[in-house]
Amino acid sequence: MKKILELLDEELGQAFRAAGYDEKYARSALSNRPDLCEYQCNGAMAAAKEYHKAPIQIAEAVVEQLQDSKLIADVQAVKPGFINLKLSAESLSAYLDGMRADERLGCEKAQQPKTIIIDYGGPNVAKPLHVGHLRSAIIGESVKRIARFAGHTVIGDVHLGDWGLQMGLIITELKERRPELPYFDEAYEGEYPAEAPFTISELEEIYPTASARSKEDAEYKEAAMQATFELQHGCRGYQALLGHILNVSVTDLKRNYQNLNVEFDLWKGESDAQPYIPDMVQRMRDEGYAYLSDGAWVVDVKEESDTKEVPPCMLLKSDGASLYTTTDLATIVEREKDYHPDEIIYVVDKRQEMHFVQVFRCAKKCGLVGEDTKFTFLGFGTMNGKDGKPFKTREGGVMRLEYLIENINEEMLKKIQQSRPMDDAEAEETAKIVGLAALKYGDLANQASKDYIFDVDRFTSSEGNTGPYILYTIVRIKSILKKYAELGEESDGAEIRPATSESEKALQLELAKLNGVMESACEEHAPHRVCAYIYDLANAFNKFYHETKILSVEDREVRAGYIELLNLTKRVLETCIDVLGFEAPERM
RNA sequence: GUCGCUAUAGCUCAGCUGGAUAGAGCGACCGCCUCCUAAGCGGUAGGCCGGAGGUUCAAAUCCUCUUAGCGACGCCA
Repeated sequence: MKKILELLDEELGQAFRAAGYDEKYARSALSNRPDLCEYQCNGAMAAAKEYHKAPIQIAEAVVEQLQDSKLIADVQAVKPGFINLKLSAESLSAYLDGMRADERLGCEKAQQPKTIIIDYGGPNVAKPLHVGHLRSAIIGESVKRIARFAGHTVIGDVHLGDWGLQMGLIITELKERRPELPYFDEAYEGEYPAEAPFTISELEEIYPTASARSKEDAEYKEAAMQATFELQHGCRGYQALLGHILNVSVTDLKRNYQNLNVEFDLWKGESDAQPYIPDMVQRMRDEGYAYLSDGAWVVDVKEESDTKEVPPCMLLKSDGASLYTTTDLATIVEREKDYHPDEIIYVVDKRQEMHFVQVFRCAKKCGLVGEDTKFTFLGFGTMNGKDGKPFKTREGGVMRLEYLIENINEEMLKKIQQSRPMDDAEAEETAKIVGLAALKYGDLANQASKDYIFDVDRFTSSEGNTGPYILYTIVRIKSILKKYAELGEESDGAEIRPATSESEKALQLELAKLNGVMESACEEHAPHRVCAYIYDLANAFNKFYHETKILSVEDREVRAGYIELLNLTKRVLETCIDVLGFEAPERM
């Protein structure tokens, strides 16, 4: 369906032409003075210069042409040269009926569907998820769902950190503890056990122990680096161990991400890109892109227009080892081969921007992808505590994600128990659903690129721009719809009626904005736009609810029309929270 | 040092391609449940949009300078 703004632009365009002015000035926008009008056009003021006329004259001439419009009920030329517009109640309700009949609620699919890979999550194997992983998961998941809703083919890749020294550390520590295992026997030629020689909790203990020890014990660190080298150069036993570490760790990660309602299509890691490195580097050398600098192989990625120093992109360290630039480049090679994506979006900490600038330029320069492949760096800011400094536990450490979620769920449970009688099982289930919404909404409502302050009390509150407030609104609607069903009436054939009150009109206007909001949220990769929208929508609904007797209105037809309005509101809200990555309970 | 990001009400944040009196929420104060979920709704108070110039009919928004905070700047990821 066309957006309301597009319909208005068409009418305005005709009017501008009919009045003798260029239709390029006929651009409408949402009103920023809702007390005066619903939509506005400022084109008359811009046109004044070209036509050497007072803006108000132009505005009045255009307004004259719009008198017979079916779409516009009220149009006025005001002061300097504003054209103030109000939609007719009939065309608005008809528009909503159009939305209702469409399973996509009036949101058109992208004309040119793209294949997009989203790289997000980025957990390290063998390390539990902590709060630092939260934003990437939440934002990435929502960006993925928004793009998918728009009709693109979107592939989410968790991109595990499963390569490098951390692996060597684990292997070394394990070797100290269990030297008898076959993985450490170079002469061993048989099959390695299918079962991992450790559990996830052991693994989570082994890594920090090894890491701490390597900082004090130089010999130990040397051994770990040696193990890393051997792993990367084909040691069978170590590679079998890596397989075990991955299995155990990924199982646990999947459970954690599932609790966050985050799903990846691909569970690829840095190690998967390794096979592509030698050829890639060789080609860059052969084709003259890479050269030796201080013993390391690098590719220049400076550009004329740079206002600052962009260091060369390093492919291989002077000791010949690869580093994260190498892995990211090789991953691009792999993705290009497997999916030939139109776009790759990286949802990572914004501090990594320089690194990705280098990677993107290098990939383009060396022809790893075509000219038209788009790389998008979606950097997010830091999650801070109430003191404005990076979020820490009370003891000053990094908080595990599981504990953070537990905190929120406990807080939610308290609120549920003091507000409504509910048996324990349902209360806990509800607390989980609402808690997740509180957490995600609290994050997504902010612009991703900015730092934000994490505040459990505020996020779990149902007052203001919060997840629980949105869910409460949905639950309220569900409750009314349930009561209506109990009356035994049918609203199936009913249409949404032209609004008869201000709050009803306001609600209808909000509903009609959905397609525009979804489109800009997708283009800008901006979940916070969806949040801002549903907050406005929830406000509009709650106001309408308070001023309107829905079930007890006398006229049965009117009642049925209201019910259909509620059904639509519910669908719009549910569609939006679905792309944000959470859901609503039945009761709360 | 160079470059980048941020700066809007006491606090947390919006403000789409410049547009009419800069918006929400929290907190403060005052109201509203014999009626569909009061986890709600309404109202009052609170701002030199960090500062100074400029462009424009019109600037929180664009340009220049400046202050403060944060961040990035080749062998970590």
